[in-house]
Amino acid sequence: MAIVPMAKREKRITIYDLAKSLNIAPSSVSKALNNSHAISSKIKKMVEDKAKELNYIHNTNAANLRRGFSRIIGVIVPKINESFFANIIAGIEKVCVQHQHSLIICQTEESLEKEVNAVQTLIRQNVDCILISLSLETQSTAHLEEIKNNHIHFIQFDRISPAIDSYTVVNDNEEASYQAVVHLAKQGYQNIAYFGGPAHLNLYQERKQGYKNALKDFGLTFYEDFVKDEIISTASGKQEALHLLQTDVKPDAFLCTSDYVSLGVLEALQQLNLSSPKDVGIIGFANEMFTQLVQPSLSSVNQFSYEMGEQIAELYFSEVMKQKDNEEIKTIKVKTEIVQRASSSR
Amino acid sequence: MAIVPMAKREKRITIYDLAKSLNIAPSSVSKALNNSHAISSKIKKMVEDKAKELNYIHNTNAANLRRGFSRIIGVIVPKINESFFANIIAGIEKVCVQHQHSLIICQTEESLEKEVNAVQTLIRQNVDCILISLSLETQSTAHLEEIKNNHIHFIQFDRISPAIDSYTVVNDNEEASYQAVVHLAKQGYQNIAYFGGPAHLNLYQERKQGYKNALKDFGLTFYEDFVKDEIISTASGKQEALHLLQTDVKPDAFLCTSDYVSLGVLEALQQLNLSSPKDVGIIGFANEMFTQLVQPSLSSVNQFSYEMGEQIAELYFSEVMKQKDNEEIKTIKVKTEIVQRASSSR
DNA sequence: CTGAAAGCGCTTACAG
DNA sequence: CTGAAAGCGCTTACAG
Repeated sequence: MAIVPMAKREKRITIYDLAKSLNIAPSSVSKALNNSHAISSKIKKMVEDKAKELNYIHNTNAANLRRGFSRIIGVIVPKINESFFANIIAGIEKVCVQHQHSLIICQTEESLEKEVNAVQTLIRQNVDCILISLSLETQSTAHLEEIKNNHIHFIQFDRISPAIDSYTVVNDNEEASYQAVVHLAKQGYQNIAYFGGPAHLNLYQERKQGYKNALKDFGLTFYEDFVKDEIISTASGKQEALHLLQTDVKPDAFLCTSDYVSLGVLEALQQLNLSSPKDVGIIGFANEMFTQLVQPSLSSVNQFSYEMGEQIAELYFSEVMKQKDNEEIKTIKVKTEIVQRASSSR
Repeated sequence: MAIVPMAKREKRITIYDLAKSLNIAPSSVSKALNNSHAISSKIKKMVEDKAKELNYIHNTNAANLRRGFSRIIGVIVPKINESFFANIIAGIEKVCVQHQHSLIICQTEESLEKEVNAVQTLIRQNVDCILISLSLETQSTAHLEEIKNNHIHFIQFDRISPAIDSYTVVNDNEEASYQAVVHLAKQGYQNIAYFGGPAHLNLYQERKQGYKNALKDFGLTFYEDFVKDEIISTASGKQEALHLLQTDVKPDAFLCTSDYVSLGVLEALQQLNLSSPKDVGIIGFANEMFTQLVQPSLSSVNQFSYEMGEQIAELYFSEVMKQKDNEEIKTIKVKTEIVQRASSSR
């Protein structure tokens, strides 16, 4: 789409205007406004008063250009309106405001192409740091290298690529998944299926690994057929559950890596006149609002998304922003919690 | 909180570097990169190739400063992680990307103070336009005047103040509310209560008005006690419903201006051993995901939040951005739709 | 079509 | 402590 030209905005009051009306140098005005110690409190006061009087507003853009950094942080997520990501963004925003930073938000809608564009945009905007959770499509990391080449900090979260060195903030997915299986086993479920996402994503590999480890540790049978890697929607969850529940050896429980998938499994049960938790146990991931409202209520792994957002931003301000070169790679694991509800309680 | 100083980023390739390595003038490089017609295609090609070779990335910041506009749009919402707003932001983002604009997002958490700060931040960031939905606290508009004073466009949406002239994008709240009552009446409900939000907000005044008009038009009794203006949470919805349902003259239906409030009403019914839709009808606003999942499923007014986001952004690009002075004030009404579910079907 | 020069609004060495 | 000057990386009249 063509970029439409725009009328230039009317000019605002600048530090030159303040300087002129006070008969001092623009550089003194700048120092006064920046609370420099190399300026008398008398001038400071004068400038502040005049700034208020003339309704002066600082032009961050100009300052950024001169300073070489922007106090803007870019965030790239697959979907802004998925509650997991919306919560993360809200948490990030809260912490950024405390540090007087602004947030530019991009969504990839699970498309690599849009992700690459988003990275470009943010580099052009001179952001100081990029916080990114990869799209489902993303398997290459050239665009992430590009961030590094431009000397912009970046932190990966949730959906990360281990193929590129960076700070990361994630849940302990393997452990979370392990504990979910432990929970199901303790409730007496024996034949546990796993519905996960694309296996090229670290996140899902780890969850699958935790699932497998728990099966082994608890002496439960591992059925190759019970493990599905591309189940990420309610519809596919339902479809696959319908399929599995009508085979000879059927699962009596489902570990789903998304609450939406759990919902699909529940729909399948209803269609087959099976009941949860009696016939089939279900546990999902994310602790979405709706999990406590459906009948039966759905157990879930709480990922503490809002807190994850806060921790991502805090990691930036406490560590990433402060250092210069040779970054020592760090990973933060955000705790998870099994939220036991009706669907896995028998 | 103190702002921590930051190391200057290593320098990137600039148009001067490109110019030098090609032995042409920087201004020619600029024109080539901007696809100006005042430049030969030969130079254009040379520059493009060299830019790719040296990994040149345009510095939007510098260009903005010179051009006087930023192609950045600021969005201010009460809460990023409320699905209504998250959807709106997602819709806005989608359209902005199409027009090569970026989005800076601020949340007010329903606080006027944070809203004022957000406006300041966005003005300083040189955004071209501010899209804002007011906090519950906001009753003054001095900070909105400030936007105008700085010659920045702005559009109010959903929670707007009519006290200040601006473009607005809203649902037809009066009509939506009217239709919700019509729907309840047609289902045979006679004593309809209204649970709304703070009466200083336009939005809620209109919804209340639509409610009243419909009662009158359908010859239903208006009970002063059935109208409540500060019910905006599940908890308060439950509490107030418990109260009303235990008085002498009780409502047999509730029009709630939020699905969360509907949920509270439902909880009250369960506690009182009443059932919906048999004993009491319920309809809410926003068509939240969970409304179709609870038992009974909850009727709701679909506000088409994602589409609202798209329309807000499109209004900016098609109208607001293009004109210069004397804005002729325009309001866009986004359609709504009654989504009938179990809670109001008898 | 090409280029030299000025300027967007700041900040920051540097000199006094 | 104050100020003159340069410069951040672009774009845009203007001249040729």
